[in-house]
Amino acid sequence: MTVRVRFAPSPTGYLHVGGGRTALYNWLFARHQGGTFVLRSDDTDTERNTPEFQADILESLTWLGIDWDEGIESGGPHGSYRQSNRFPRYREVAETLVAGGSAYYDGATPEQLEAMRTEAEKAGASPVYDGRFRLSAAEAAARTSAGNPPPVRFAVPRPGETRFVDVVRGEIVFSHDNVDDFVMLRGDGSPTYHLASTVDDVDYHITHVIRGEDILPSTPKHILITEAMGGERTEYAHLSLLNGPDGKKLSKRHGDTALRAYRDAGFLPTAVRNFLVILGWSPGDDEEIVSIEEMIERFDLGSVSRNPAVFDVTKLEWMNGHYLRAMPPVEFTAMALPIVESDLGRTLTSDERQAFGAVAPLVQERAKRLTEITPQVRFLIGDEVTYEAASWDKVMKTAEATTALDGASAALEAVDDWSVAAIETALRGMLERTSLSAGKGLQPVRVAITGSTVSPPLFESLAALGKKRTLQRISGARLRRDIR
RNA sequence: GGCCCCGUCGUCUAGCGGCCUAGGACGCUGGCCUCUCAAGCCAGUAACGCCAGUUCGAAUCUGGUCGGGGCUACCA
Repeated sequence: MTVRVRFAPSPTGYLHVGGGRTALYNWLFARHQGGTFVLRSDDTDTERNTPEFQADILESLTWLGIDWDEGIESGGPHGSYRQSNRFPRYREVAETLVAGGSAYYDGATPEQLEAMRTEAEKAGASPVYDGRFRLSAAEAAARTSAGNPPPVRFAVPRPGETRFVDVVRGEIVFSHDNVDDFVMLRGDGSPTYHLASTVDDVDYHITHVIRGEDILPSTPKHILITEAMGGERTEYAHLSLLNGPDGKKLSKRHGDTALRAYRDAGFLPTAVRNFLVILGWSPGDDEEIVSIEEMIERFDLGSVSRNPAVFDVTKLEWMNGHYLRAMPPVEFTAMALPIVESDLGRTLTSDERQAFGAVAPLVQERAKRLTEITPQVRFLIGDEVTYEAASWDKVMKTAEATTALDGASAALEAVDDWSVAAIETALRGMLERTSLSAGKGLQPVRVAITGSTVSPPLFESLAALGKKRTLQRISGARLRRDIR
C-alpha cells in the first residue's frame, strides 16, 4: 500500500513554526516511505481566510524545501484541494449519514446547550450533548422551509468507546461518555472542521494523518465519521506541540511564531529545517547536524518524541551560524551581496563590490544571521564612518591612542604595495617602534577605520578599504580627538 | 470541573531491565589560540519530579502522587 499523507493548514494566519514542523514531518515520512505528500487548504472559515495567508503558506513551505506531489497549485486527481470548493460534497455526506441513521438534524437551542453544559460541570461530568433534542425528518423540513435550517449532528453510539493506536503515542481510548454529538454541518449548510477534514481524508485516500497533539481529543470524532462513511480508517500520529521558554504553547508573546519572520530575521532555510526536525526527533546517533538526505533516509515516525519541545532561538542561531560557515565562500558572497544592497537601499559600484568580496568570507565566519552582514561591512561603503560612542570612549581617550594613530598613519603612508601582507608588516613595525602591545596599538586604528571596536580582521579591512580612505580616516579620527 | 497527553542537565535530546559513577548538542564558566569580535580546540557546570511495587538488579516495567500542557464552540 502506498503511503499518502497530507498537510492541511487553514489560511487564517502566516505559517506557524509548529505548522512548519508538522509539514516537515509529513513530508519526511512520505519521502522516506516513497509515498505521496498532499497539500490541502482547509479554508472552510471564509470569514478569516485571506489570499495573503494562503500565499504565505505556499512560500514558506517552498522556502523550507518542502514540495508537494498533489494539492493546491500543483493539482492532482482530486480537484482543487480547497475545501471551499467542496461544500456540496460535505453536505452530501452529511445527508447520507442522516439517511443512514448515523447523524441527525438537531433542534437544541443555544440556551439549552448552555444549560446542559453548566449542569454537567456542576455534576462533575463531561459536558457532552447526547442528542436529546433531535428533530424528526418532518420537523427538520418544517424548520428549513421556515428559513431556519437546523444543524446536523453526529449520533455518537452510546454506550461505547473508540480506541486506536497512535503511531507516536501508542494505544489511546476514549469513552463515548466524553465525546459529544458534535455538529458536522452548520445551520447555514457549511461543514465544520471535523466533517470537511475527515471527508477529505477519506476521499483523498490518506493513509496517515500526522498532525498536532491539539487535535488528539477530536480524533474519535474523525474515526466515527470515517467508519460511518464506510471509509478506510487511517493511521494517526499526533505530534507534541512547540512551547515557548515558559513551557506554554508557543505564541506571539514569546516572540515570532511565523516562519516568515525567521526568514526575514536572516535565518537560512537549511538551518531552520534542521532545527525544526531536531525538535522532537533525533537521528539516533550523537549528531544533530543532519542533511536533508539523511533526514529522509533515517526519519521514523515511531521514534518521534512524545513530549513537547521548547523552541530555543539561541540554539537556532548557533545552528544558523554553523550552516553559514559551511557554505562555500563564493556562494556566501553571492547570497550576501543582494542583502547588503537591499539594506543599503542601492546597488554597489564595482569598486565597492570588490571591497565587499574581499571581506565577505571574513564576515561569513562571524555572522549568526544574514542581518549581521551589512553592519559589519558598512565601513567599506562611502567616505564617512559613524563612530560608536562606546567604542570611541573606550580606546580613543588615551595617550597610547595618539601614539598609535600617529605611528600607523606614518607607517601606512609609506606602504606602496597596498596588500594585506604589506599592511601587516607596516603596522607590526609601528608596534615595534612604539612598544605598544597589539591590543593597545591596533584598536585605535580599528576604531578610526571602522568606527567600532568590533570588526572583521584589521589588515584585511584596510586592504579592502584602500590606502586613500584609510589615511583619510586616521587623520579624521585624529582631528576629531583634537576637537573634543 | 471533565476528558486526554506528557514528565532525563536551564534548553533540544540519547537511553527501550544490567554496557549508566546517565552519553551528545546548545547555553553558561574557565583555558588555549589571537589585531577586536567570532570561529576552532581543551576542560568544567548541570538531569532520571516524588512515593510505593515488580525484579537478584529500574532512568527503563506497574500503580499512585505531584507538576506541566492540550481539548472541552454551529473555529480550525
